[in-house]
Amino acid sequence: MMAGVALEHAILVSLLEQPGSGYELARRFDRSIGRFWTATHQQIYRVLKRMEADGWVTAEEIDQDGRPDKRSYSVATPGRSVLTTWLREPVQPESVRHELAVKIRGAAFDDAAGRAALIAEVERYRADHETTLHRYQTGEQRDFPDPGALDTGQRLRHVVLRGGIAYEQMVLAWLDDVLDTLHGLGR
Amino acid sequence: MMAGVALEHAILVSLLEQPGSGYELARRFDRSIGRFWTATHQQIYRVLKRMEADGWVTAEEIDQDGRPDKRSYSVATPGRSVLTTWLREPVQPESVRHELAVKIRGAAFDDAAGRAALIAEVERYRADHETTLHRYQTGEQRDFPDPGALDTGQRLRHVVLRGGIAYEQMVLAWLDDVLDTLHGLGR
DNA sequence: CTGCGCATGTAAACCGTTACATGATTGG
DNA sequence: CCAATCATGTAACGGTTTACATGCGCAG
Repeated sequence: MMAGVALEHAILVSLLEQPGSGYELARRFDRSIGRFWTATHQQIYRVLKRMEADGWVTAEEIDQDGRPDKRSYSVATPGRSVLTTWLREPVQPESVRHELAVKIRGAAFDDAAGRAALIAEVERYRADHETTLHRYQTGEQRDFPDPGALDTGQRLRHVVLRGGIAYEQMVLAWLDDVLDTLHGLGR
Repeated sequence: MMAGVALEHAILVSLLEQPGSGYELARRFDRSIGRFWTATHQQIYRVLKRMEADGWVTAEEIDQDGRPDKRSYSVATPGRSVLTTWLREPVQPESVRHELAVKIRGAAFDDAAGRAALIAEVERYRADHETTLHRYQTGEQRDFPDPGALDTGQRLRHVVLRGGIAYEQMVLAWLDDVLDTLHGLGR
């Protein structure tokens, strides 16, 4: 039990870094946190309610003029305990799902037209990852301009971002290898 | 719809590469295919039944002496159509879940003892990935000893394996960066 | 006056994990 | 004789995804 239950922990970390509403969390999951954890707003609202009921977070109603009211959540003491307990548990092996790898192996059972379509798709996919890499690199220059003068939280966020950059660079190099291989099949 | 429905496609590719029983598929998902798609035997049996009911695969009862009978599945024509249709659809962006990255950012909210526990955990995790890399490299030498003389299917399986190797190498380099960063916090 | 961003939800369908269950054969 | 491997399943639970729903304010 408590195996797949990890969105809670990602939310706790995000709220400790900065309190915020469900909507704000959903936007963070689309951006920064979404680099290593994805979640939709429906999931987030549901989990926030449960976490509030369990006393892990507290909500503060905030009236906004010109905008709908919102509920800003902060981590309460029990939530912090839950997080530190979880931090000391073993990391579960990642369960991988690489759709593109399945399609590449599947290309052995498709014809030349199918392989041409796959090449086009790999090129589009590659362009997406190039955009992501540039976004990460821009963010790195903006958020960590002076790597020598960072506090603990910044250093940890920076090393996670470097992981994202290394991942995207690896993916781009591999996709070039894939494209070479797919082109080489025609010859 | 038909978005998360992809275990079917991984099974179709695996059965086209080699027909086999549910049990055999489960073992492949623990090994070769499991590099980019994970599935348990329960999932596989459930999906195979549905695929057989839908006419995507056909089953052949095989009596074995000294072993339980088994049902060997092969891909039928409709299954092959389903696969080629899917192959030409856009690749969905991967939904990422990196528990370790969440824990690293969470370490900013834990004490020195918690960070020491995280370092130990990262080292254990690193050892696992090193084992995986060596397994991939051994498999590469066994299955692709002469990269100049490969057929289409082998070349495609090889480029997917090279992706796995590149991923593991990237992870190991990043984990070294993580360990340096975590050790640097104490100073 | 239309579309976008802010803000929060419900409902249904589906997927994935864990636990439990059965039974045969082979090797140590 | 005990453990491991082969072989196939059921049931329950929980997590994820998709579709649907509401309503305000602002900018073009």
